[in-house]
Amino acid sequence: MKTGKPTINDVARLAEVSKKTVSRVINNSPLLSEKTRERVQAVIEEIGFVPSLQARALALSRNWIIAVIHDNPNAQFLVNVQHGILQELADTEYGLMVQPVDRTSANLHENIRAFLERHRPYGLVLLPPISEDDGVAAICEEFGCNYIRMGSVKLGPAEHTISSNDREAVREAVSYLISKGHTRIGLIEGPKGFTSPRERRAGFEEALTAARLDLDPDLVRTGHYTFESGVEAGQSLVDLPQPPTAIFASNDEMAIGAIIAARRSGMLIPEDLSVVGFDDTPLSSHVWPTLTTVRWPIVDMASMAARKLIHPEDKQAMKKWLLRSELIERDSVIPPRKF
Amino acid sequence: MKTGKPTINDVARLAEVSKKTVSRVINNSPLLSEKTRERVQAVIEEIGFVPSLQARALALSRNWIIAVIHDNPNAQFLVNVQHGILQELADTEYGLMVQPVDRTSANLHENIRAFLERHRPYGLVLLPPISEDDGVAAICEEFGCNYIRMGSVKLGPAEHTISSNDREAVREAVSYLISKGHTRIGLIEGPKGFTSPRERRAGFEEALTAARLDLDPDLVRTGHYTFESGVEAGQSLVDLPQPPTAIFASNDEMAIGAIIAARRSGMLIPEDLSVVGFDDTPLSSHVWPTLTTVRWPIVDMASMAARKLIHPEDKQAMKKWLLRSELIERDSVIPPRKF
DNA sequence: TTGTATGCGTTATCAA
DNA sequence: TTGATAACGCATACAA
Repeated sequence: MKTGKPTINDVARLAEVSKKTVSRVINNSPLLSEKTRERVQAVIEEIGFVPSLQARALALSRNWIIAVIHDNPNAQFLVNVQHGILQELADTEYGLMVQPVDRTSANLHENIRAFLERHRPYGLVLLPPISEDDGVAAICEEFGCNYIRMGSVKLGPAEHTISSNDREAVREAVSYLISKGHTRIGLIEGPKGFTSPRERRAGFEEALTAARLDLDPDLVRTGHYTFESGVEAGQSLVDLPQPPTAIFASNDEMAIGAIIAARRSGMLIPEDLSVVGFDDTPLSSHVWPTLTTVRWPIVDMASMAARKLIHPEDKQAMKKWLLRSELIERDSVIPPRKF
Repeated sequence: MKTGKPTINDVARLAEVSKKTVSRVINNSPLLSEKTRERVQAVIEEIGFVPSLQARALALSRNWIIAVIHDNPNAQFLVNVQHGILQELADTEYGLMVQPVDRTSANLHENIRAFLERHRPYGLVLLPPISEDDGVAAICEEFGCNYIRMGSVKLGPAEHTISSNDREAVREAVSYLISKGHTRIGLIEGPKGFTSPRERRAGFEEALTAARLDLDPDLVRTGHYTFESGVEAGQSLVDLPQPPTAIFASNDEMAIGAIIAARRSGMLIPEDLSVVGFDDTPLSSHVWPTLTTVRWPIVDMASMAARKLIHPEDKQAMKKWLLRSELIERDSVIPPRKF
């Protein structure tokens, strides 16, 4: 089972120092004479010594692993998060683990606890909606495992949070619809009980209020962030005796579902119905007409999360907890016909 | 740094045996009296002993990790693979790592080598196109790291391969188009130099040959498995003086791109143009009309890959290397107008 | 069938 | 500023 690779003992012998001194060198300890450090460093490079992560893991009871914990079925979202984290992890020794969990399970906390005990990751990136669970954050604290909660609102102290400004972004998007002349605007919101749908709805209402428009409860539908639920909600809205002239959907999938439903009912998009989504998934520029939407900076959020986990000394990064979403204007919004 | 958790020593002391005996129990060694095993097992359960993966990793120089190595930008594909592997890993101690690589990099092999040295995963799942690189497989052999190559054709011996029957599946799909009366069938193939596009093209040609139809080179376009390339290729096909009455695209994204292009040119789908894709991504049932396509059993393939990695004693699984694709009939295919 | 002694490659303690 | 020695928690060779 010997790997044949040089170990800290080889370095110590060749540099004629103790292994503890070598350990100090590879850990950048300040208690070290420059001369010794240089001699040891020279040997390290000469024989190509690389510290064993397994041995360090045993000694420190913590692995060189960043883990993503999630209960989120959206493929593009997940891959974007992974991509963002991996960008930051490139050229480091850290690796990325992915651990899905079931938020509806009675064993949720127990399962996360078991994962932490088993793999002892260096840090955790908690994705919504799991990130909104204070119990999970408490478990991380208990284990002394670093963690970042990702969400649409500030979840706990800045050093443990990375967030987008969903409410404000949606307010701008809906204000944009209003500025185009729309006054009957439908809302397809996300599932109840989660933060991001609530924030996005709040932004929707704020935009109406700012324009002195009333929220018509008949124009609000609840979906599950899925294409199918978007179709259903959209169908229900366009079937109204007096359908809306525009719809804001809480994510792109539902927006595209609504477009399909409207078209099935013989409507032209955007002539008969303007639609705005949220996310800016690749899909949104692939549909026809291309979808006006809010760009959710999820890749950057994930990068920033990883940066905070592995560079706690970067005080500037530790303080930053907000990345802004912005409206992307494409072809799915025009003024209403009667305007 | 003590974790406070019970260790193998605690078990040994309480059960009044040596730690080696405990080690035998947790490793299911046959050299053990039933009485001893039961007594030790009882203590293990009583004090809730869980072996430390870090300590085992150091002793065995191998981690309880299955890693996916890939250079594949497709989100749905990646998440499906991860999902399949995680299905098999659930209720085991194994975790999942994800490691993207750059197949065009001169350091590709060096990078994979570094990853193996660092994290010492128990097994690797190699995704196409990386899986087609014999050098990568050789590196795995060299490190004694188990691996499965996933692809559209048998890559090496059965115990290291899991494959789909792309060629046969495409042959059936195109034969289906022919059976509907289509004789001018366009092909949007995937990028040159990879196996899956080549196999799918071979299936296309076999179907034509079987029906005594000639392959018209003017009806063949090459894309990059992206939506945009599908739009471009589709546009180029429908702009022909005598456009095809049907198109087979080597994946769903390009198929949907072709549909968009055709519609932009005023064609009705499927009335003026039938389209068949490949993959059966969720997207394919979300577009309008819903897309007739070939279901690629990627989740099952990934599950099977993980099973082979962590259950080498399952001889039946080790022998199985083929999972079949099947045609999913939806709404994007009808007979041609003139038929 | 069981135990002893040692190895795996690092970090931590505490003394020098 | 350095080093000897002991963890860390398990597995293995070899002996009994």
